[in-house]
Amino acid sequence: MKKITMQDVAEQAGVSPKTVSRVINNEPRVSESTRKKIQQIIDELDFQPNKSAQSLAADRSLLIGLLYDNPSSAYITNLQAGVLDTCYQFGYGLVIHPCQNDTPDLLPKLRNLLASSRMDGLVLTPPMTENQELLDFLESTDTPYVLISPLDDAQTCPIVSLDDVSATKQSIQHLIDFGHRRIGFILGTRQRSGTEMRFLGYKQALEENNVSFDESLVVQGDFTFDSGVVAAQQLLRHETPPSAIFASNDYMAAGVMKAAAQLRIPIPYELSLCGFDDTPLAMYMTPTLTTVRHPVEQLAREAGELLIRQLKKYLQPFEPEELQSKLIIRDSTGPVNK
Amino acid sequence: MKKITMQDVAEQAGVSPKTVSRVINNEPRVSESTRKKIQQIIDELDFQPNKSAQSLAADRSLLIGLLYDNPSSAYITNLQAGVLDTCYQFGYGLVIHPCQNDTPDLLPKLRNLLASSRMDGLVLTPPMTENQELLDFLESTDTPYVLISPLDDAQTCPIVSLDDVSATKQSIQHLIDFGHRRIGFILGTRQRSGTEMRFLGYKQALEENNVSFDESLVVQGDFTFDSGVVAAQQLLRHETPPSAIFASNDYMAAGVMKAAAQLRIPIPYELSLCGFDDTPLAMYMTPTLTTVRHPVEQLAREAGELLIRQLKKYLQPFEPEELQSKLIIRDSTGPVNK
DNA sequence: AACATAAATGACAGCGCTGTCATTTAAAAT
DNA sequence: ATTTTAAATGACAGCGCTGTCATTTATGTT
Repeated sequence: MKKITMQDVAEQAGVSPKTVSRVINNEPRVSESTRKKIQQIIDELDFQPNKSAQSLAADRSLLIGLLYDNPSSAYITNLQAGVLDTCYQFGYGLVIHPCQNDTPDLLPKLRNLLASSRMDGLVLTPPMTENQELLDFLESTDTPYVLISPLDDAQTCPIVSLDDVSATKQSIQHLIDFGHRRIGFILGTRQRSGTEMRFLGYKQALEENNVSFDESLVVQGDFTFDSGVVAAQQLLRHETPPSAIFASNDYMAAGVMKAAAQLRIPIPYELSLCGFDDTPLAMYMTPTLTTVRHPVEQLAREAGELLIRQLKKYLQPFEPEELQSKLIIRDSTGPVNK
Repeated sequence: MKKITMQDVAEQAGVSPKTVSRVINNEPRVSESTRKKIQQIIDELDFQPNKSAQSLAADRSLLIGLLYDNPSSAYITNLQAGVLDTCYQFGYGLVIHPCQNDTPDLLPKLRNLLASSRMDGLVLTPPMTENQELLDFLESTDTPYVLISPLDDAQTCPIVSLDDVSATKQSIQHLIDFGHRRIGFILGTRQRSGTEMRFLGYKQALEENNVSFDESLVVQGDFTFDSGVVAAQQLLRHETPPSAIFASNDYMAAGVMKAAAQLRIPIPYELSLCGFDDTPLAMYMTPTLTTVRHPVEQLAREAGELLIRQLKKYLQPFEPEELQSKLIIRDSTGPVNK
């Protein structure tokens, strides 16, 4: 089974290889009739252009990179699935790159990766999206990139976002609708824009419902299970403890659940609990966790498309559509017990 | 910043490009002295050979593929990390390919991927490792592959394995040591070799400890949370219910936990529970789950190395070392209550 | 009908490597 | 010292595409 080259297609079509190339790459200046004819032959022969030859000749790798540093593997696989989908669609390859945002050798390693894989562009996810040093490096090397990140109006580079503020507001509203007025809030790591957005959503929801804000109901966490346990203990030993807790992610919510179990506080009867992110975990906990689900895969797909359309010539630029997170109501929230 | 080519290195070293190529590819027939000299210049200039040119000239993509179809994203990310590690080490790229083993278009899609990415070899994970049609296809297209799969002596192709039998035996022994004699067993999906291995380990452990095997304590699950719930309900409503349950994976164990909670059976006081796989979940459940941890990343690293050493010339073949799974004892198991 | 202008296509070189095979150099054998 | 044999290196073409620029063909203009 000999492999088919552009030459073969060209001969079949009675045109020059260059014209076939034009069709493959969606270039203009090809008459509709020849385009159609060539396309047909391509389909017939099931011709797939040789990626290595394309890269070499055009000096583009046809590869994009995906950088992540996230403890949640479910998030990562969704991310990958989305970007992969776009890559497939546009004939790009994906280079995945798990990394650790806070290690000093992140940049050297990335530089190395960039040099050896020659990726045409990058998709970045939090917390790399807020690593200014990294972004500066990419700018300085003229590496196109897009961010996947919570909504942040200050951003000037290409980005796809979710609105954490309104997602959190929805959750808090849900609790308020159940009659809760004292709602504990467990913060995530500071300096992550998501953390601030969620906190903002919390405050706004309280305000809109004329529930007074009580600073003693806000405790610091760091997105880990253990920090959730500690935070919950602090909240639940409050002299007038909250009847509901919102944790800024599911891991911390799981921690709250553990702390509540230890203190023999049944959920949702004496305590309602909201998580954030809809980790698979949320379905497997007892009780199942009310949380917020993000359209991660869809978001990643858009990010990929935004990037690739930027890279590839002869393509319309891409106008991503706004995506919404969604409150998933399960068994960990219920009416206030009073 | 002009990019450095082999030509540059060759000139600096006063040799022909071909000789530099020899050094890069570890070919024999280069004198030690020139090899050293060229290597030094390569390091100095930080020369990275152009992958596309290498692929094109040598007609090898320098890419390997990783196929998986697994609900556990933690497993997947570990897998990726391991293979990626090896790839990096040997200058290969990784093409990840999530797929669904039971859909009819698996093969067409794979054929397509193979045609467009021209991967030099594949790493397969369960359940694809048992998809004979797929394996036959790979054989017929001369695509090298290695399997990551539970130990199965019948296997003739390159494979890296874990011993599920002895891992399960360890778990059951742990329960027996706690005084448990009636131990429920929840099977995974049949026709997965892992399922049979685990079941075998269970039976062997019982036998070695002179505990009689009671078929009514064995129920069928399918690796899902829900099937775990159902299986547990069945076991716990047994006229003489087990004092301990081994679930063939963590998701089903989580299901058992839910069923136990519903029936107000406290774990581990009235029921001990063992999972399998050490999903992150296991740490986040209340109580934390005793389970078996597999060296997935290490295993994947070995699989990658086994494959790449097969592909690349001038490399020693690779003798993978035996890796062991490990029982992780947490809070869900305890002494029998009697 | 003759010319200007634009659209469509093709010729050709070359991207940066590696395979093949010829050539040079060193080591071994006489 | 000379020949034989092996080891080290180089010359060169070409992998399958795309960029550049020249050329042909169609379209519009006076």
